Amino acid sequence: MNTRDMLQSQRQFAKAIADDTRYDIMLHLCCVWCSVSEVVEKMGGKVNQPTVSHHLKVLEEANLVLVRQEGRQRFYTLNRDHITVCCDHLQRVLAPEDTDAIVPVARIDVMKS
Amino acid sequence: MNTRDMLQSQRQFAKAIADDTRYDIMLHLCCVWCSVSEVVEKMGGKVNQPTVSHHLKVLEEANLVLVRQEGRQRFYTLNRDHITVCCDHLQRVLAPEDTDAIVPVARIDVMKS
DNA sequence: GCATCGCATCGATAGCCATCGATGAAACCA
DNA sequence: TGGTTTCATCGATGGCTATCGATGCGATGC
Repeated sequence: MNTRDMLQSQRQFAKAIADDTRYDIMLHLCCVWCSVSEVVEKMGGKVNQPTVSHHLKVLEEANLVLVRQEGRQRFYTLNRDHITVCCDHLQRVLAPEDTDAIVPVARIDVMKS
Repeated sequence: MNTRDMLQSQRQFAKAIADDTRYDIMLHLCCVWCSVSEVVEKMGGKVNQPTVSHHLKVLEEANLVLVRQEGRQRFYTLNRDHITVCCDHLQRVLAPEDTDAIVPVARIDVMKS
């Protein structure tokens, strides 16, 4: 994955987890496959089906969930690998351990001049 | 840090990095101390000073920056430690490596029944 | 063929928040 | 003391988006 795609993934990941409802949905999809109606049920009446579908679409576009169609049902689960990649990147960019080896993004243009 | 505080930190962290402008500001504050006017300058005319002040306040409330007052100036830098904690927690909750040892939040109520 | 189920999509709405000009406040200087 | 710098705060505004009822559509059952 190149830098441009990584930045795009990063932004989508950040926006995805920023919404409380969507974050809850993600927790419910961790390590388990759920149909849409199951997710709605797990949300305990907090939101309706169209809202859940909307958030699942956002998560799918961000590559944060895996989807499996089965008859009339669609099963979703968290895409753990991609989440790991995003978390790692976030930590590398915002909290680099070795400040000598890693050049902060903010300093690149300083170095150019 | 207890679970409740961790969740609170998590939400604030997510919302903080979700905004593009705020994310840019964070990049500029990585591994370096900057005054407010310096940050405004680094943003290259994209936003004005009140906006930068607003975002710095949000970041401060989320404990994502450290602040140092010096005369009329306020210097900010990223709070690397807290960012690391948030990233780690995010990864533990959404992408646990050992699914046997860690119980997904979504499964707790299933186990109760 | 018809009813039902599971889910996506549409259109409308309300609430949140990023942004900015104006202003205030504190520190510093002449 | 008056002016300047630095930054926070206020009030207003526009734009984005979460939410929901209604509807569409394919799959399934009778």
